[in-house]
Amino acid sequence: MSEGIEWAIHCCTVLAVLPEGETLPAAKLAEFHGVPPAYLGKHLQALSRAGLVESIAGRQGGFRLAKSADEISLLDVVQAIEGEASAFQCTEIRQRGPAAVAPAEAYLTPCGIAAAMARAENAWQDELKSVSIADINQVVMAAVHPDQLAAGADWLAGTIQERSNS
Amino acid sequence: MSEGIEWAIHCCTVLAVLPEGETLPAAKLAEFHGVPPAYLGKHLQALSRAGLVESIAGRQGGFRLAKSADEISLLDVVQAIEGEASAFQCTEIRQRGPAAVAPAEAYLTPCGIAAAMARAENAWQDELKSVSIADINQVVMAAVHPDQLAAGADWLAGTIQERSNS
DNA sequence: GGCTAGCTACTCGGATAGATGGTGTCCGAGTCGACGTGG
DNA sequence: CCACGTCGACTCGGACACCATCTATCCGAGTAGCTAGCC
Repeated sequence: MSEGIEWAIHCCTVLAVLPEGETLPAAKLAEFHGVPPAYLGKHLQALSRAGLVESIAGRQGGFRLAKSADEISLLDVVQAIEGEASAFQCTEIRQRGPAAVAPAEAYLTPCGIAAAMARAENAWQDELKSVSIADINQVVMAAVHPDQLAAGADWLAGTIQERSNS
Repeated sequence: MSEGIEWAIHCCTVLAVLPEGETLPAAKLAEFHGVPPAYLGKHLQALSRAGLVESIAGRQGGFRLAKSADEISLLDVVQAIEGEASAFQCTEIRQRGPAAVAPAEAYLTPCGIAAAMARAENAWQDELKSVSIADINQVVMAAVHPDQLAAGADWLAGTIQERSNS
């Protein structure tokens, strides 16, 4: 699974605690997380295309959440980055080789293997669908060391201040 | 997800209906499924290393299941091919960047995002763990067209006969 | 006839190229805010 | 003092290289069975 997913989720959690109306550019998000700015921008574009974040161009521009944090599930983010295609792709190899006889009528029922894999993937998706960015933030707030939380909040406040001053 | 997983599972279902003591070489399995023989062999080696199938060298050699078909789950096959590493790898980017302060003590609790992803992956694994090769074969037997089933059985019987004659 | 040695053919197994997708970077189009100027 | 035009700087967005992994292939090591010769 792509590493960008972790970046994208973390970015959403940061954008979620942004003051109403404020915005944060990709470069600042990259600096906060210590990742390559340009590449992170690429993933943010994917989130934008999926309608999870809004992009504001020009000076004082940047990204902000397009929906409420509790309306964005982890599955939304994952699918925005990785695409909605299922991981397991059945190529119907049962229809190939010497044992394949009746092309059309014999294969009306779906491949049992594909069905089992689909059930597993649905279970995975259901689990991700049940967790929102807001939930993640709540867990992080409760679990992380207070100093850590304060450092993040300070940096964020300082960055916003700095941008509004320029 | 690798395409070889589909091949590997199909191969296991074929090996499961092999008469006791018989064996089937990779080339025949590839012919049956209409896939490249050498590449399929590579995946069968992975199954062998994982202890799911036994490999017999030399003339009249080939592959056969190392366990009973109901003791081999889809998860076993998937992990044999893809490796046991989880799809989502947390790189702890929360510990990077300007907001990271206390390296050791602040991060005792696991990352909330990684935890959520792990729960989802566990749900996926549990689903795959609950389905065995024997289950798959049972579903396929019931769902597939009788002609198809007969064609496969005939081909298999013919191949075994051919090999024992040579 | 029975046994043994050698041989042949067939099997897996790992080492070796090629293609596809993720990773990383760059520069251009567009936009907002600030500034200076004129009314 | 206010409105407008210009400028500048900053933002996203897509187009361009690079690299790792999956895909595909080949040839060599090893083994089982057959065959021929010998006792």
